[in-house]
Amino acid sequence: MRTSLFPLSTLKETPTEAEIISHQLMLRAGMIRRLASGLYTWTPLGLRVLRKVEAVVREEMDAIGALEMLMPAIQPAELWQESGRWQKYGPELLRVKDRHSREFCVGPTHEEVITDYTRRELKSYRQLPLCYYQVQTKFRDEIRPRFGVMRAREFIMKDAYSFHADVESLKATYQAMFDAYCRIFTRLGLKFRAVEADTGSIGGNGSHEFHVLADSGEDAIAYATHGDYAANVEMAPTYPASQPRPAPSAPMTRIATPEAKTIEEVAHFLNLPAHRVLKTLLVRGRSAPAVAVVLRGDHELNDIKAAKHPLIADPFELIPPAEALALTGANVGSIGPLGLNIPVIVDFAAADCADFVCGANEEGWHLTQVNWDRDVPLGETADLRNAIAGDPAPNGMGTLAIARGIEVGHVFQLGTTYSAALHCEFLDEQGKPATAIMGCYGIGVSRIVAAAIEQNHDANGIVWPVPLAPFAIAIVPINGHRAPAVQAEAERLEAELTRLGFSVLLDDRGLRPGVAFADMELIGIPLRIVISERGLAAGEYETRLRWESENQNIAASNLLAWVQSQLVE
RNA sequence: CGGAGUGUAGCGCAGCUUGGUAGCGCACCUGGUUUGGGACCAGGUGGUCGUAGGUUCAAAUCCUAUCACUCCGACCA
Repeated sequence: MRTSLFPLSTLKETPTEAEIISHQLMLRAGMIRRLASGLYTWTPLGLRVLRKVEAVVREEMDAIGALEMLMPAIQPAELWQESGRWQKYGPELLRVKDRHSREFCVGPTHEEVITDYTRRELKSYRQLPLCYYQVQTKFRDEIRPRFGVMRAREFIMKDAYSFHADVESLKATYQAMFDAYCRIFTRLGLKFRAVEADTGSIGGNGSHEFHVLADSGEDAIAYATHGDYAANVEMAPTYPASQPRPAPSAPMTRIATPEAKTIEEVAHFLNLPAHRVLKTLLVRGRSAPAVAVVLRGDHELNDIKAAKHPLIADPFELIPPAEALALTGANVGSIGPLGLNIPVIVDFAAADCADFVCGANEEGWHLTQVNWDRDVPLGETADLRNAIAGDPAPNGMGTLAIARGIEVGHVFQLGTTYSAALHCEFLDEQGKPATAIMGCYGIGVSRIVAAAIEQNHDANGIVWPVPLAPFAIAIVPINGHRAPAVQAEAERLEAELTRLGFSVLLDDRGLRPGVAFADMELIGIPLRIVISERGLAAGEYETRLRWESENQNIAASNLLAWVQSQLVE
């Protein structure tokens, strides 16, 4: 390919709309152009990268026996009403009407469609297991699209769905998918972690998210400093202290704390660290109207954990301030666990505190030097908070660290949530009707492109891992228009490398070398080969690998072998 | 949905306070000189100043409405 036939549209300046580096570089390199909020056109250059990702995904899906198909992007409302998600999904689901006023949605995912398809095809357990996948455009009307294709409204996803007669079969396919995902992200040259994930409102059990590690990631991941334990922060458990609680050292004291309402203000007012101040939150109880939850001041309540507690309402709901005042006689900010006439649940870490500060249930007053059992009975304790860096790791190896991640894949043992709702049934070995057990498995194809850039860039632009690069090799002739020999050699080399299976971009624009170099670096081509009169005379090529900072001169006789050794996996 | 902000040439911006010929850099076009790390000279193309009303002799500028986009937040006391 030549630049005269494959126009590059690089930008020297960074458009203001781009916040994160991958978005900036994708715009500057001319891979994408924005059409509207969360909607992007992929340019010829960008599409080449997208296709590279898709190719790897398809190979690995095919390798585990998943069957590619293609479902409609537009889906009838009836199916979503049948699964109950027409109500549940909310405004993220883009709903449209056709000319007959029939309702449809633009598919954000395809559980309903695949389950409907399968229930029509599936008769017997002998047909199982089944595993289908597609690579397709999805639409989710995000609250706030941002970061370019990282969180776009329209995006490309590989989604796969499996159907099973029993849980063992589901687990086997789940494991095969899990392994395939690891191969995909490894082949794409990404640093990633598979993390245990919350199964959320969909239900079911067994779920892992695959995260590419990057500071700009929108998700917090807790991982063990030793071993391979990793989990979404909301999922990482915390534990009771292994040591006994310290003994009280001073009598409880009531102290005025005017104007000090937040933990930060109280801690500052008393000149104490935040972890010595306990906060008491009122949440909706499952049977009681309210339940008090006590946490260390420096910890955050985890509402997923809270909603799973038998005393706390699911879904989780915080008590509004006015109601809290009525229940405790104090405004939020002065509430404490002493003397409450509602159930009290104390987080493990808060239960381990001695000589702590808490609200006095009287406006503008706090208690200091409070101790469990001596001053207030310690009743129910539980794991109710988000893990933080330094907490003991659940695998018993070292402590937890927190990193940011970009979710690029998700595997999920769905169970029968959809197959039951849509009556996807088959006859089992006994000839009895049984409901299919399902799994679903997604990969954010377009998001991977952005995630890869987050991990692979430098001051000059993108540094593609070889399997993702739009072109493997850039050939830059110097003064080709004045030196016919240089031009001829550039064209000869282009033909030869192309014949060997490399994707080659020959820069025939005749620009000054600095401009050509800068463009090829910005768009991240792994190998640049410079053709010059000087090099021809010396019988060698000047080469530069994108991830290195020095040129290497390679003898002409040795070039092809050297290129193979650098670019072939 | 709440708050803040921005809409002026393809991109980055100035002009608006104090109304009076719409500008700068990059990009693009023509000619010339250049040619190993984003060249230089000269001359050009390109804008209903987001949109619609209003005030005024006169509106990018003041007023009202509206649309789009961006950022922050969406209740952890």
